[in-house]
Amino acid sequence: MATPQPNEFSILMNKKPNLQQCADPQTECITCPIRKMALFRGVPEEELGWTQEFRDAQYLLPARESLYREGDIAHSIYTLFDGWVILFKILDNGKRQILRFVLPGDFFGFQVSGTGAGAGYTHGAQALIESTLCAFPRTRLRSMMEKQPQLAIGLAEMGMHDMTLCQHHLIGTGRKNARESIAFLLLELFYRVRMQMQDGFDEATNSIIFPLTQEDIGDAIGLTSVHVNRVLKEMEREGLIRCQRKHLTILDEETLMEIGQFHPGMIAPRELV
Amino acid sequence: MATPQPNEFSILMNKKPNLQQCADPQTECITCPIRKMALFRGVPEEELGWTQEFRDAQYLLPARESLYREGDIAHSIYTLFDGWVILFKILDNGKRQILRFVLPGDFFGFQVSGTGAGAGYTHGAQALIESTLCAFPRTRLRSMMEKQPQLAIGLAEMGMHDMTLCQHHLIGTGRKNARESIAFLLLELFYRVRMQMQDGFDEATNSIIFPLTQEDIGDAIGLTSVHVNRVLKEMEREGLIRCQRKHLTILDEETLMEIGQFHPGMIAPRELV
DNA sequence: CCGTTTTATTGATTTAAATCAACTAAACGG
DNA sequence: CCGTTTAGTTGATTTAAATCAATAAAACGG
Repeated sequence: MATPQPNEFSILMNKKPNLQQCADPQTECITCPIRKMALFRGVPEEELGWTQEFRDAQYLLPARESLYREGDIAHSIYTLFDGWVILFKILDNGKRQILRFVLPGDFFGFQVSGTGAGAGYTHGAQALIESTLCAFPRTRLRSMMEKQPQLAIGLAEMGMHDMTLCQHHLIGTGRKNARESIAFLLLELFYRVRMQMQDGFDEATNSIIFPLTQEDIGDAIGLTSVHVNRVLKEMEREGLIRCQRKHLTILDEETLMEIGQFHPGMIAPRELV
Repeated sequence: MATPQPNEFSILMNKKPNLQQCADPQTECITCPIRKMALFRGVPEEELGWTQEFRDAQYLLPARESLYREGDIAHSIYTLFDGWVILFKILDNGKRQILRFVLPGDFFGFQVSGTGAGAGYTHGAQALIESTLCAFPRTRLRSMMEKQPQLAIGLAEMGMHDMTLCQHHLIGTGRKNARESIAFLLLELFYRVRMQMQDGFDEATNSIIFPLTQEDIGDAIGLTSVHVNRVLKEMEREGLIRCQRKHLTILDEETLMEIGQFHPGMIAPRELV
């Protein structure tokens, strides 16, 4: 239940802490390698110059750094270009619920409360490892969608995919035990990293880069880090996984899938029709 | 953890059981009283004749009847015109997780697995009370959105709203105790019924029609009906609520909101920008 | 109206996971 | 490299909610 340390300065100034604008953005939208799975999937090649014009800036966010906090004025929406970001909410009792794991190509930051330019984010966003983000001005989203219906369709499709993941997390916390829930989460992240992070997956060892702490796992599925530890150790003893040094290896995929009631198809992104 | 009884006939025939097509639809889309909050909110008046042409049929679904089951081929997407529908998933262990409470004006049935015309629903849908539905052919959704970008924007906005509710349920099951979680759910449904169901709210008694069983409540937030009963009884003894005979009365709204950490603004539907 | 089924209620007991409490191992920052 | 912080590990104990069990009260369907 780690409470991210509030950065007093950044709150006072309503500025992003330690957020470096890339002087020389790593990619033009038109050649962006993650575009296929991102928001602009459906936007035709010849329109992408315009997309890039819409893009605000590309930022580099250091590991463990907060991108925004709940309540911050929502100037931007983001696509994660590279890295690993969590979206979360802190409750009155200090407990934290992780709402989403954002991987490269995912789109986030559009859930706000209030209306117009002063609307605030309903959740916080924080990098687990150093991350590169593409920011777009929130206020121009609507006009952009009106010009480019494919963008609105893409947004609806991504929303549907996020919804599917959220529902599976709900099923996990609501109706699965710790073992089942953890098995599902590990497999979900394993498959998503494999699909979305070019350098995150090592085929030789069947392992992924896995920057979550046991506390992060617990905050995602409603358990304490102590209990997460016990279950992970048990799974390691049984030869199902290995989870240490920020790497996750799946040793017995079949058994783990059975425990977690997981099938890759259930989390695959899909078209609306 | 009630398992809805499979209707053998309907499964074999892949037919909707007891679903009556209204010979004389109750409304033209152009005069539909719930249109303001539904999918076609943004569609200009002069385009609505065309919307209605897209509409497949209007159906009447009796209380407790299933509209579709997980895996059924997804021919239609729906707007609920009147009534109360739940979307749920049954796990391998027989437990049920309710994913969404659908109220008048809400749009559902677009979450499918697989692609193309053979795609199947990822969840089941069942009426809690007699419900009237507007059905639209799923396969024509994309072309319709391409012609009418407002529709895609509306869909993205509704998706965002559903996502907000789902995340709050996730927070409830993950990081709140039974009392907090139940308080939130009761208030959420109370406010939504008040906003979305013209005849569902009685101002004189501050009560709503509330067709959920205690098992439904439990299946929505990950508790057993026995424990839900104990918490509800305790809340009644404390004079916070009255929940009987399919009606819910909020007696001490302020205290209940504090317990549930609920504010009406957090579940209000909102525009994307 | 009456038998049947579903839903609600309450008590006794068990259990999965939380909490409390050390302690060890890794990662981090000069 | 070394002190400091953060993350992981393990055991003992408690607790919120599940399970088991038995009625009571409503709702339903002729």
